[in-house]
Amino acid sequence: MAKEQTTLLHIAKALGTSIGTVHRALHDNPGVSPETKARVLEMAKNLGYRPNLAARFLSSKRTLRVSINTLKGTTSFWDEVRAGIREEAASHPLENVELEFRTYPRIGEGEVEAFQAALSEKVNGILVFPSSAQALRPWIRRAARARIPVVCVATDAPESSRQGLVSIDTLVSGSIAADLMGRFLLGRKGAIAVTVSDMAITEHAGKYDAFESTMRSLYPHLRVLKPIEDHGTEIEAFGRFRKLLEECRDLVGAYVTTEVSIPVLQAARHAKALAGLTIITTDLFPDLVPEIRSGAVAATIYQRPRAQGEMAFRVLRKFMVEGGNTPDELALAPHLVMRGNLDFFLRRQSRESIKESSDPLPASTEELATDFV
Amino acid sequence: MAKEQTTLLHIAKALGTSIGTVHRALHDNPGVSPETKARVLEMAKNLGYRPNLAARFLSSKRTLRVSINTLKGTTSFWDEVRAGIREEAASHPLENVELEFRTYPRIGEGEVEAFQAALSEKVNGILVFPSSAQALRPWIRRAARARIPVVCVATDAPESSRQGLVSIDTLVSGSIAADLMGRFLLGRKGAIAVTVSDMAITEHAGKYDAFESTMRSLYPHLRVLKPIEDHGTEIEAFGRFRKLLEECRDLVGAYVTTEVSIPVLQAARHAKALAGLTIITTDLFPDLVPEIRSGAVAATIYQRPRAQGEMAFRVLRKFMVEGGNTPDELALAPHLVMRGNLDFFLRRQSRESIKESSDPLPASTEELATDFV
DNA sequence: TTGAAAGCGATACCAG
DNA sequence: CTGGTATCGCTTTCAA
Repeated sequence: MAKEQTTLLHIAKALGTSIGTVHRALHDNPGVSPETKARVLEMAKNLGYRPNLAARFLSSKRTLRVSINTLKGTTSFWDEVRAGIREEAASHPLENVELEFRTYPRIGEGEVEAFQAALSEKVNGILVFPSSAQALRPWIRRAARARIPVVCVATDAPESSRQGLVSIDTLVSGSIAADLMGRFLLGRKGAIAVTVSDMAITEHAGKYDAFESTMRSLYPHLRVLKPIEDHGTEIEAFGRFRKLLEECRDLVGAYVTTEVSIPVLQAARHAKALAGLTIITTDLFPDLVPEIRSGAVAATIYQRPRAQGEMAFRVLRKFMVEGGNTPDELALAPHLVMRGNLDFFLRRQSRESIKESSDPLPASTEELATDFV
Repeated sequence: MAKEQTTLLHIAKALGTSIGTVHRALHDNPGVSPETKARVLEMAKNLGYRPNLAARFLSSKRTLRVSINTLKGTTSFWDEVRAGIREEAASHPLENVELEFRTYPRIGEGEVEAFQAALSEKVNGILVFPSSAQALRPWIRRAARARIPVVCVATDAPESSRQGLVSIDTLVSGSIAADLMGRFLLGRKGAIAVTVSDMAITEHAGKYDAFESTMRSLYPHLRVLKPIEDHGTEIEAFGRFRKLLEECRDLVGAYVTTEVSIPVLQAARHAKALAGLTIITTDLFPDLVPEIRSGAVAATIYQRPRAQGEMAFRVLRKFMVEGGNTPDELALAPHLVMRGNLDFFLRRQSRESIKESSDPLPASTEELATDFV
C-alpha cells in the first residue's frame, strides 16, 4: 500500500555505482563524467525519484538566503507585504531561512542597485516589486541565468524570465469596481473618471480596461472618461482631478485605481462636488478610514498585501526547495471594504501587528535590512 | 549568530542520563519515573528545547491519519472544501498523511456515527463540519480527552472544547450584505427579507444580526423583516418566501444567508416580483450562475470553501505536529461575486478541478472514503 | 572521476 | 525503569 520511496541508494544500486556519484549527478556538481551523469538522470526519472526533503534539511548545513526588494513603507502596504513574508518564512520550522530586506524610497529609484546588491551577495532567491520593470529586466535575466529564482510581487516584470508572479487580479479589480459603480448609480446617467498612475504600467492599464469594458457592456448609460494619469504624485492627482471637475459637468463617479485617492477626495471636496460623486478607491490606509466611514468613499478595493506577501514567499520557497522551472503565476481576488465591514479589516491589521511584535522571531530566522538611496 | 539548536543529547548530557530516557519523558511514554520525567521537562524548558521536525519526520515511521467528516457534496461547496484539504495535505511533502473522508447526507444525519467511527479508528486528528453541534459535543469532548485535535470547518461547535475553528466571518458577511443592499437601493424605501436556515445555528443568527444592525445604523429608511427560516429545505424556502411576497407589498430586497437561494428566486419570479427586488445571495454554484449573469442576483457572498479547507488543514496540522493546546480560531473574509468578476471565480474553480484530476496524488497521501447513512 | 563513510537529530527497539 | 544503538535518506568530506 505505502509506496516505497526511491532513494539515492536505489538508483546507485540499479546502476552499480555509488550513492555519492548519484548525488553529484543529480545536483550537477563537478566531478561526474557526462555519460554517468546522463545515466543517473535517466534512471532517476525512470524510478520516479523524489528527494526526501526531511533528510535533506536534516543533513544540510545550508541556509536559504532570500532578498526582499520593495518600496520603503511610506504607506502601510509594503509593511503588510513584508509582514506576510516574515510570517510565511517562519511558518516552516524546518529550513533555515535568512531574510534580507532591501528597500528603495520611490518608484524607479534605487531598485536596480538593490537588485544588484542581492545578486552580488549570491542570495538563493529574490522577491521583488519591480517598480520600473524596464530597468530591472536585464538584471532579472541575469539572475535567471545564475539559477536564482525571482518572484515578482504586486506588479509583473513582463518578458524578464522571472520565475513567479503574485498579484491581485487586475481584471477582477476593474470589473468589480465597474459593476459596483453601476449598481450604486442605478438609474443615473453621466460620466465616470478613472485615475491611474501611468497607463504604461500593465496593472493600471489592465484595471482601466477591465473597468471600461465592464461598464460599457453592463451599464452603457454611464460613460467612462479617458484615464487621468497622476504619475504617483499627489499634486498631479489633485490638479488633474480638479480640472476635470471644472470641465466635466455631469461627473457622477470616480474610480481611483491606485492608492493616491486622498487628493482626489480633496479636489472634490474643494469643488463642493463630493456629495454628488460615487467614489471607489483602492487599498486601505489610515487616512482613508474616515472617508469610508463617512460614506465619502463608497467602497475600496483591498489588495490584501499580507496575503500577497505570504503567497509570494510560498512560491519562492517552492522554487528554491524543489527547483522546477515552469513559471508560476498567482492572481488573488481582492477584498471589498465598505463601511459595513471596515472594522473587520482594521481589527485584523492591528491584531496582526500586535502578534508580530510580541512574537519573538524563531531562532532560525535571521534578518538584515538595507535602504537604497 | 546561528543559534545552536538544543537536541535530545544536550538534555541527556546535562542530566547525566540517556537520550532514550529524555525522549520517553518528553512524550510521556510509559517507563519513566515521575521524578526523572520532571527533571527532563524542567531541563528541556530551560534549554529551550525545540524538536527538530526534519529529524522527526525522517526517523518516524508514523503516518498522520486524519478524518474529514463533512456533508456529502450535493452542492459544490463541500467538494471544494475537500479539494482544499487535499491540496494543503499534499503540499508538505515531508510527512506521511492519510486522509479518511467520512460523509453524511444531511444535516444532523449520521454525523455522530461518522465521528464515532473516526474515534474508534484512532485517527490523529479530525476535521469536522458540526452540522448539529449539540449532538456532537460530547464526542468532541471525548476526542479532546484522548488528545485528538478536532478542528471545526464552516460552523462552530461552541463549548465543545474543539481545538480549532475555521470559518467565514459572519459579521463581515452580514454587514457587507447590508451595506451593499443599502447602496444598491439608494433613495428607495421599503422592507428587506432575510432567509436563514435556522436561527438556532450560530452562524445564521450572526449573519442576521450583523445585517440587521448595519442596516439599521446606516440605512434606517429600509426596514429588515424578521428572519425567514427554511430549515435547509427548498420547499419551505419557496413557500415562506412566496407567502411573504403576498403579505408584504413594499418588499424591495432579500438577503439569502444560506445556499438555498434558488427557491427564493423562483418564488419571486412566480409572483412576477423579481424585477423590483434587489437580491443578495450566499455561495456560488452552477444554478446560481445564470441568475447572477442576468442580474436577478445583484451579488453573492462567496464563502471560499477551498480556502476554508486549506486553512482548516493547516490549523489541524499545527496541532498534530507541534502539539499545543490553545485553541485557534480563524475567520476569513468572504469574497464578493458579481456579474463583473463572476468569470474569474468560475475560471478558478474549473482550473482547480482540472489541476486536481491531472495531478496524480503524491505517493505519501493515501485516501479512504466512507459514507454514513 | 569515483567510492566509502561520518554525521544530522529524532524514533524505536533492544538488552540490561 | 533505564541505557545503548541501529535506522531513516541525504549532504559532505576524505580517500582512492
